Amino acid sequence: MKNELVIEKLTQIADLLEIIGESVYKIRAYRKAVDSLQQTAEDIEVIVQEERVKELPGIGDAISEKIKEIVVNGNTIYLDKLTQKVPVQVTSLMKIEGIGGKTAGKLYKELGIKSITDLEEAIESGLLAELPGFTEKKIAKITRALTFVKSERRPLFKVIPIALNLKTFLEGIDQIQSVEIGGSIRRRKSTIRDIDLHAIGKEEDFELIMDIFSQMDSVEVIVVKGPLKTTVKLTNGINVDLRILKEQSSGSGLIHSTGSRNHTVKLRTIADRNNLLLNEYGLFDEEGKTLIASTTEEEVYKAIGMSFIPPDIREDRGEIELAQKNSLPDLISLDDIKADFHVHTNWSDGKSTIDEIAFTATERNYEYLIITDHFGKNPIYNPMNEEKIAKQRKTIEQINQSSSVEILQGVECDILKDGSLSIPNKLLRDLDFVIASVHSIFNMSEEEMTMRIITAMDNEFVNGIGHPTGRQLDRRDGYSINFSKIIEKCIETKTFLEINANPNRLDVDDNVVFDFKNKIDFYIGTDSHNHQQLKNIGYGLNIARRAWCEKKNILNTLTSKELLKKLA
DNA sequence: GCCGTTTTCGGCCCGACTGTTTTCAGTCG
Repeated sequence: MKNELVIEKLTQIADLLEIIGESVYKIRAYRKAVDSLQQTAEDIEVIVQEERVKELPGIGDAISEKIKEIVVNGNTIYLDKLTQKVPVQVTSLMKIEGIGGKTAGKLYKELGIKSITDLEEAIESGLLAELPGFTEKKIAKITRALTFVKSERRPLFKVIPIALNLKTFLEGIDQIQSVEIGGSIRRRKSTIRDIDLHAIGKEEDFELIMDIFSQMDSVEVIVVKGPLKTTVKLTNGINVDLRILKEQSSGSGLIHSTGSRNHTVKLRTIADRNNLLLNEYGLFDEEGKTLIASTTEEEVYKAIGMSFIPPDIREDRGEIELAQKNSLPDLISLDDIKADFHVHTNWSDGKSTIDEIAFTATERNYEYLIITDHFGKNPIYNPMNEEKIAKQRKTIEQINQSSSVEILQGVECDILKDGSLSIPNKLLRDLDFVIASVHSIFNMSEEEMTMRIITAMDNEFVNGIGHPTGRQLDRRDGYSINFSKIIEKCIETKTFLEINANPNRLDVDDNVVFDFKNKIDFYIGTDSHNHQQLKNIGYGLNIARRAWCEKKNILNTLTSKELLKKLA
């Protein structure tokens, strides 16, 4: 898929326009187009072929033509023309905190600085200090920023404990009444760039609170510091924003802190259209004098004419328009989940017995559970074989006689290089649920990998594709596959895609589920290797909720009878 | 450059912090 290429080129255009000093609205339009593409799991080539590019929000005549050009030629003449004025390399300067388009443009125009290395040399040689406006203080700020490693996205599960620690620390400060975690953590994105905290206190204490916050042991450097908003970089490299507001602004402030940016921008636009002013302090009349709503989020949403929007879906993907019509989707919740579809036991590489897993499933109020131990040749998985499958079946039958949770016997087999499976068909016939996954040989082209998975789906016994992209959030990107083609095959062969709830996988991504949930069915599997990991189902639910899934979109909400009927 | 519950033309969210050009531009979220 060429989606990444298109995103890269449009971002370069936006950056260059900023450096050149073009209209901020034109720049914004390109950035919006990039946002839109990033929220799409569909193959941009397919979208181009089917002439649906302009259906993407924020993409009109001009940008759609450039997208077509990039898809066909790998580049667009418009970008070439821009790079004649400013080399594309100059955009790398904008990756430094505190340097935007204007500064980058000045550095290039006045001193010919094109790269971070050039900039370091110009500081070293004293050349930069000769440039008007670049005082000692400003250069010191840039120098400091150069030592920052720009914070990278990290898996949600790794950031949550850090955020909770900060929350606990701040709640321990007498002058703070309450603390909420906002931002992308509250929206439950799979990966997180920085931590947004929102505290409530009394105005006279704001400065003291910020002093305490910015002097925490875990702070590496203070990025910005004011009485209302402070940003610090922790020693572990994560940026933390703290916003303090008075109690009166709790709701409007939390909406602001939670975002997403595009969501809040749309809310403010709607308020403005109704001659109201919305900011983090509240919803006001046009002059900003009379306060209309601010204490709770519900109150603010209601006052601008819509129902409450759950944080998980605040991405400006149409949720605001539905909230205005009071017709938001009834998002799936934990109570709807009747089973886990992907669980390993000590029959293969899991650590828990089937009994232990069954007991934990009972505690979770599940009705049933699908055991899917590995079958294959790789000894690392302590894989099942024909004999073990038969024995395990007997064990399951015994447990089912006394357990309140019904156990189904499934399997997770390998999709081999040629798309065949690591288990003979004669064994698949008697299993309740067959997951096929890629576990080896990742370095294939997108076409080859797509074909490999499609071939596996042609096997009539395969029910689901496990962790479809193979991504591990803290280790490797997934292999590229063409989702448009995979989905077509899913429809043809009635195969389901997995939402792998292992918090380091979260595979497939919520964009995939969002785009295709009405075409195929998805199931959530924790891929648990011990009974404690059954609780990871919550991470899978995050994906489903962010993708606007209702009960009907997720197979785990079916009873075992309904599921087996569907499989038959 | 995009878009339409006043508009196919004229708008485009709002505010905090920084450093400096002492009234504001640049950057960021």
